[in-house]
Amino acid sequence: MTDPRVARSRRAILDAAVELLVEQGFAGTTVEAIAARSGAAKTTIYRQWPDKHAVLRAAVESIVPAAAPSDTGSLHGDLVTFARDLDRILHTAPTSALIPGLLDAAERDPGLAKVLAAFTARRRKPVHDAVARAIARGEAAANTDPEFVADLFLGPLFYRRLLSREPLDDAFVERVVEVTLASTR
Amino acid sequence: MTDPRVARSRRAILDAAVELLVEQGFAGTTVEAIAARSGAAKTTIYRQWPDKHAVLRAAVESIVPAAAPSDTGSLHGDLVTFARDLDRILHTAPTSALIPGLLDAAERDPGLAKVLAAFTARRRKPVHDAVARAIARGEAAANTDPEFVADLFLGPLFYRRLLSREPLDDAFVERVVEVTLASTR
DNA sequence: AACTTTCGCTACGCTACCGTAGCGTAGCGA
DNA sequence: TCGCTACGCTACGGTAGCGTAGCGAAAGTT
Repeated sequence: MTDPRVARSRRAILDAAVELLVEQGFAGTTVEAIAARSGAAKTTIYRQWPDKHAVLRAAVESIVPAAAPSDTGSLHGDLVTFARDLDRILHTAPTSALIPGLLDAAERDPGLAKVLAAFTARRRKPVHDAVARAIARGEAAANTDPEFVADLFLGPLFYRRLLSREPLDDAFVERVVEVTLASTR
Repeated sequence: MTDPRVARSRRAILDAAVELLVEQGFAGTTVEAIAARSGAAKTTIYRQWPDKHAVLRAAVESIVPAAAPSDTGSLHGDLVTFARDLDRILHTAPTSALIPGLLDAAERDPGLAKVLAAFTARRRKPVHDAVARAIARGEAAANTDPEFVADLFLGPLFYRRLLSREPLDDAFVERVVEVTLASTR
C-alpha cells in the first residue's frame, strides 16, 4: 500500500524536525536544516507536506508521549509514581523542551492548539484514572472531582518547570501529593 | 539631562513593540513593523538599541506589571483577591499574551530568562507577604513555607491559563484557596 | 526485465528582514 | 538667535529562508 521509501523518508524527516525543534525552537527551525539533518532533500519534504507549518505540526504530533498508567494500589503511590515519571519526562525527553514553544505557537495556530489539547488530555488521564480507582476503593470521597484533582496536582509541577524553573525534588513532590490527597477526603 | 525627543520616541517604540509582540509573537515581530506602527524611523530604533533582541527585551521589561499588595486582614481574603486580580491580568492585560512567548524565548535567551525570573518573583511576592502576615497573626502555622504556598497556589492558576486553557471561575478559585489554606495549618 | 514511483541534487526566483549610510529638517537648550 | 542633537526619509548591501522546476539515478513493483 505505502511505498517503504515514503515511510522511511517521512520518519527521517520528522525525527530530524523534532531534534531541531528541541534545539532551536519553532522560530529557529528551518526546512533547509531539516533537510540537511535528515539526509532527505528539501524537495522530498515538500512532496509530503504542503508547507513548513504542516511539517512542524506533523513533527509535534509524532511524539505525543505514551501515557504511563501505573496502578500501585494506593492513590498516594499512584501520584508519586506519576510525578516521578513526569519529572523524568520534563527533564530528559524531547517533549519537555517542546512544551514552551508549543504553548506559544498554540496561541496563534489553531492546529497546534488542538495538538496541545491532546497533549494535555493525555497527561491528565492517568490522574483521572487513579482518582477513579481511589474512589472505588473507598480511599477518596465519592464526590471527589477528578478534574480539580488534576489541576491541583499537575499545576504546581508544571509551574515549577515553566515559571520558577526549579527541579521537582522528592520533598516537593511528596508535599504536593500530600496536599492533593488531603483534598480528596 | 535626557532629551525629551529621545524619551518620546523611546516610549512610542516600546509601546508599538509590545503591541506587536502581543499580536504576532516573538518570531513575528519585526523591526520594520515596529517602526511603521510607532511612527519612528527604523534608524531611530537602531540609534537607541544595538539590535532587534535588545529592543524586544526592553519592550518586555517595560511592562513588568505592578504588584498589587492587598491586605484584607485574612489569608483567605488576600488569596482570593490576588487570584481575581491575576485572572483579570491573565485575560485582559498585554502581559498575558506575552507569557507563552516569554517562556519559550527564555528557554534560549539568557537575558530574557532573567526578565522572566523577575516577572515570576514579582508575582510570588504578594503571596509571600500574605503568608508572612498570616503567620504573624497566628492564622498560619509558624513553620509554613511561603515558597511552597506560592507554588501550590499559583501553579493551578497558571496551569489553567497555559495548559488546559480554562477560565479561572470563582468556584475554581475558591477551591484552590481552600486547599492552599489547609496546607498552612 | 520492464515499468513506475520516489529519491537526491542543483539551480533558481522571490520575499522578508536585518542593519547601515548619508542627507536635509525640525526640535531643543543656552 | 544659534549651535547641537535627534529625527525621519530614502536607498542600499547582504543574508536567510521559502517554495518550485527539471533532471538522472535508485529503489521498489509486477
